[in-house]
Amino acid sequence: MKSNKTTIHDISKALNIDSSTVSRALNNSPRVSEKTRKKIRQKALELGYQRNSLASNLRTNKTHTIGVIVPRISRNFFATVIAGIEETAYEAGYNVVICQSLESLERETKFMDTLLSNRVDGVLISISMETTSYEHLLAFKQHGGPIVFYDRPCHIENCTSVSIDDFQASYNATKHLIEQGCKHIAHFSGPQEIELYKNRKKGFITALEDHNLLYKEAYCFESGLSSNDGIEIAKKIVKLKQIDGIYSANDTAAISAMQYLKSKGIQIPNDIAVVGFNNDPISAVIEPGLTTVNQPDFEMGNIAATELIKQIQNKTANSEKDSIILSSELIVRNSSNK
Amino acid sequence: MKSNKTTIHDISKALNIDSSTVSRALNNSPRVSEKTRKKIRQKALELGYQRNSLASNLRTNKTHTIGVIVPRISRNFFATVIAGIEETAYEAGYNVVICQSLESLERETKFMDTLLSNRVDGVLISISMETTSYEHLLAFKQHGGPIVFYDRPCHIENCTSVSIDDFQASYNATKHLIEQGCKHIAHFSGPQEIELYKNRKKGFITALEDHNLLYKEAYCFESGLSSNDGIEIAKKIVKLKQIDGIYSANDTAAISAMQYLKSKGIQIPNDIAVVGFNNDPISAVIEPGLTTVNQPDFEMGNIAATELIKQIQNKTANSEKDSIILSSELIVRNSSNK
DNA sequence: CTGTTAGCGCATTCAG
DNA sequence: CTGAATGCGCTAACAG
Repeated sequence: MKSNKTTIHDISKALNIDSSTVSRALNNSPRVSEKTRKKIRQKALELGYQRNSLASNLRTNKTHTIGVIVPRISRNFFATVIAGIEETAYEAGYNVVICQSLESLERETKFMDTLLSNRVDGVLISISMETTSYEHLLAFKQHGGPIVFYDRPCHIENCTSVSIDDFQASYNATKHLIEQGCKHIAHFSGPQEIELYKNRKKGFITALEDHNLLYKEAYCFESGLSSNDGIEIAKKIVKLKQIDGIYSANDTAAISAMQYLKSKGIQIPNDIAVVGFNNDPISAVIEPGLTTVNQPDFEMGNIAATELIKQIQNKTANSEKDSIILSSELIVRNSSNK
Repeated sequence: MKSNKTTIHDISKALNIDSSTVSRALNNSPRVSEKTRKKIRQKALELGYQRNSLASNLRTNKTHTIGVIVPRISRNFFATVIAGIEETAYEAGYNVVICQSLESLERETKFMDTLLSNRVDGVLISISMETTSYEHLLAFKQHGGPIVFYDRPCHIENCTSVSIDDFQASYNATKHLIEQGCKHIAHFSGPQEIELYKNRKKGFITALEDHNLLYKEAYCFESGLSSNDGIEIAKKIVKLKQIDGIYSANDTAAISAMQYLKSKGIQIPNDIAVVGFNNDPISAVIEPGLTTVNQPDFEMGNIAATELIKQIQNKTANSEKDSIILSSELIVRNSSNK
């Protein structure tokens, strides 16, 4: 029940070997003979020694830990990104601590603060929807270590953002609908405070223009990410008469919209083509044949973590690249629609 | 770009006040005058002081951090439990670090080890499917701190488990089907190495017996938790002719089973009643009318965290209760089936 | 290859 | 109420 308290000194005394040698042995320093190393490891095991990382980290001023701030782990996209982050961090010998901002700037700030005071080596963050000022980030950058943004880019000096080419993905999705013959396409859009949704909207509009189609404000539905937001959209969209296509750039709201429609027994007519952003198993269930824009989620985690670790290890601490842009894949399935 | 390095000594020098007083002031010790406290806090802000938690934790041998080991954060049930854990931890002033075992004993062991060496104050864990030996847990318990199990109980001396009364929940679900007039009920079951699935099966069988119905092995499908497992079940279940009810105790596999059936255009006949364990939005989408057994997920997180924190703070470190059992709610909706 | 010495940043005795 | 002294456990010079 008592705390362990077996320290390197205990095993130092037991063996009549200096504690510094013990430390070296336990860290596999080449500067200790194989024989004494073995003796030491043996004794350590015997005494149930457990390294105190706090002390070690304090001394070396490194923690081999990276902090991850994520809006919400329950969103499938983020859960998968985190899986990707963990994979590469684990391989590189880094621990990962995950913090959920729940889209709150207050929580985000608090977490950055405790990450800083816990001396994590760097931070991966997808900023919250409320985040418009960046002091907490700058503070970490200045006193802490590198920051890499993922999914939601943020333009801070010497920080790189890993994100998806949302403009292009949106453009392609819209183009696909147009090529299917759609002329009146409704658009599910997300909160325009988030750059990514802005870019998706631009891609949509540009594709229309490039194909000489009119963009109509009335066909564009901006909403938040909650399920209620989706339901509101659903109510509006069923009233539109002329549409022959739907392009959803707001996966979360779209899902609850479809959920709502389904619960009311309303089906999207077969002659309406639908393309949706999608990394969620739910939409695959609702419409197995749906054409989707698949985001490189796991890969994004890998890449963001790799970049951060590179910056941690290059003492320069200056990011070479301002941003890394990934592209999404448009997956055309045997749609149950057109 | 340089590390911060503002320490209590820096502000001590700047103010000509001893560092011990600075430390006290920053920790809101009552033993320092309001006046000097203010001066110190002011200076701290001015110099951009950031407490070094590593040093502080090393000194006090407490980290105010609890480790959470979870099989997989992307499973909705666990994501919600974690949300519950975070809520109460946050309120009690504890940080949370989340580790995914991915159902691997090796990973679980490694995480317990780093949690131990990072001196977290306690651990909340849902053991992996592979976990049959408990040395890594006992080691933490002995040298580290209290452990509380959630969802997947584990009987280790002086550890409490927070879990759901799966037997009763299963019993009620089955009873509900029987009361609807079902006589031939198929059963989706999970891996019997996990105690919880064993209990669910027992509940199912006992309910049948209590109502003088025969339990048939051929109607019981045990499977793992992967989506392939679900698909295998789906293939088998469509071949059964006589069934008039389905009770699914394995939500994950059941979801992919339904997904698979749906993609093949196969519908579960309307005269078959279905009850499923459910904390997943997907099943709500597939069958909005489904009668479900709803597990107290968020609440479980609250309760487990509360219990752990209590044990951390009671130096006794002996758990009073061996287990805390929560009950699930059977939610009967206007089923599209019976 | 090993020992000596010193100190990371902080909190806590114990004196005043 | 404040200051002086000590050490948490470990690592990193620097000598030998």
